[in-house]
Amino acid sequence: MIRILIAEDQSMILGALAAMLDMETDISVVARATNGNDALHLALEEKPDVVVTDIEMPGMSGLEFAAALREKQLAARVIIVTTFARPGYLRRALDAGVKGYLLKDAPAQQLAEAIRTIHRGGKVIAPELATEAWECSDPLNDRERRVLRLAGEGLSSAEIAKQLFLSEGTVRNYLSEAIGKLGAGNRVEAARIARQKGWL
Amino acid sequence: MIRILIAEDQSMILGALAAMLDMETDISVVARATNGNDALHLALEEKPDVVVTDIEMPGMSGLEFAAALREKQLAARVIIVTTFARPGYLRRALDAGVKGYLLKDAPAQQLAEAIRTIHRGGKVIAPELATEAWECSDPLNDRERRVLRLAGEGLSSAEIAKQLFLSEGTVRNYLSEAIGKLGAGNRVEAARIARQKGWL
DNA sequence: GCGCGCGCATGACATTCGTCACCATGCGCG
DNA sequence: CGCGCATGGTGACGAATGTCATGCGCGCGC
Repeated sequence: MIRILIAEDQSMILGALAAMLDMETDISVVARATNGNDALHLALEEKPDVVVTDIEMPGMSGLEFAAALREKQLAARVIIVTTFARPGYLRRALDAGVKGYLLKDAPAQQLAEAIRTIHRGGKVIAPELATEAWECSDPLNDRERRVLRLAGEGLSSAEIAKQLFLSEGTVRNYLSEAIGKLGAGNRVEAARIARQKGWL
Repeated sequence: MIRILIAEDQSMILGALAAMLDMETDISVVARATNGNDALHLALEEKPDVVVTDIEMPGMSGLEFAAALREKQLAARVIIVTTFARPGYLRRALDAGVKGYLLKDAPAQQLAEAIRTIHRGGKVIAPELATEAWECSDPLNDRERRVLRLAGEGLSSAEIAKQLFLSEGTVRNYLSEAIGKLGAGNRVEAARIARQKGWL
């Protein structure tokens, strides 16, 4: 019997996933949490074999949770289940020692399969991401990132300059670089691309 | 036995919700779809008593799906289950004759309850939204909405004009109106505001 | 010291955006 | 019919944006 913990911030999804996995005869949901902090405490108490966690949760994110588990020397193996097909997320997940990364777009049955595979010591990476994670890494440096983030919110160059204590011309230069690097046509498209890749 | 159809674009969530609801003795999941179009066809075939649908799905959204059901004179009662606590969504849902609006943040058990309530002819609205839905209503008309949606993706006025078969000047006019109505400083901020309110 | 790269700034220029006043068409309605 | 009203368009103008070439200081390696 594989003992698992589930962490997912949306209660309804948490409940549904737990119900689905509990139907498997070889899997038992021993703990559930709606944020990373609770999840960490429960993991320390229950010592689950496998941990299934979302990434975007209030407080401690799934990635931080995974890192914390590793730091505490817990044997639990981690599967990330998330909406976001962002190479940046996958890269950070793997760095945190995560053994599985699935998308919520994947068929439901795959989750149980993945849990078994990982319990046996295997790895499961969403095929959509397996290849592209390493080939195209984040081309932005962090001044470009900062500027682009604000531009994506709709701030003007002047407002961005004021917030970051730069001149307006510099802001425009950085945006221009970012737009070039991302192959975008303007600042908004650039922000969209970067966000979608998980680079913001 | 309550016969239900579930529409939800993330397969894993769809599977999990279906598994959970099928465990209820008085509920039977007779159809599932990952987009509004499939859902509509299945609804016409299966004539479910209750339809559970997400809002944000590729192709036909849950709101459009609900409107289409009403238009086809189907007796099915609709429950929206979504991540987004946006007043605009709720308002449009109610306009489409939807009987329930739940958040994925709500406890899982509430979904089955809501299905029963609605099957009996009742209504269920997420309490977080019940009050605020009516106070600030959507000031946009739908040409402004269409234009703003594309502008938020980073398209230029010229590209938007081409897509919508309008002149560039007209596009700029519509954007200008939208920016004014929303109190924004530019198109990007306007798109952000509208999106966050659920008006896009 | 010298050159070099890097972070930041400036100035100039063409393009795009935001605004406004105004025109044309079409449709419902008294 | 004439009228208002909604829908698209035009043209013009200033402001914001995107792009480049260039300058200037500062740390770092040699």
